[in-house]
Amino acid sequence: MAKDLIGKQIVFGDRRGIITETEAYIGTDDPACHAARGKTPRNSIMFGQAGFAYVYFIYGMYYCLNFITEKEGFPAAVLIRGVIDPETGKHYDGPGKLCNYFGITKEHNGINICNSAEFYVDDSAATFKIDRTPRIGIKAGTEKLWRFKAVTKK
DNA sequence: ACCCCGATCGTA
DNA sequence: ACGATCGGGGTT
Repeated sequence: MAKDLIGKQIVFGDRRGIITETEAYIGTDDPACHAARGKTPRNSIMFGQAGFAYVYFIYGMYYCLNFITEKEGFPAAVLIRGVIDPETGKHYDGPGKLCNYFGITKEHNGINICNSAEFYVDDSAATFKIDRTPRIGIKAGTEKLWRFKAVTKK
């Protein structure tokens, strides 16, 4: 799912962003996953249905946007790490920066992006060559190649 | 109630 | 390489 989201377009109000970079966080056995130590108020959305937004506050000043994947009860999410504004071609690289661009905050945690007219992922997709590397900004779980990044247009 | 630290980012 | 900045969550 993390790989499939590359090239798709996030629509949030009047802003759009082509997804260029993602990371996967999968289940309670993934030490880098917020759900690794069980369900808490913060990560509870990860334990619900796929297709919901998981937004959390980090480092005292940033928000990060994820989309929930997998079946209900199995916590997994895709972190969105980079987008391009299709209007201007401007890159927003980094999960905190792209949330600032969209205006995404903790208020948007738990939104069902499958039935919202304001916040959804457009299925039309640009095709990219995709680099696969270890996830960054984490201390455990770096052996998995769960970071996906668009490199050049095919 | 306390304390450590984080799926970050800008500046040096 | 490091500081800013603060809520979450594990521990007491």
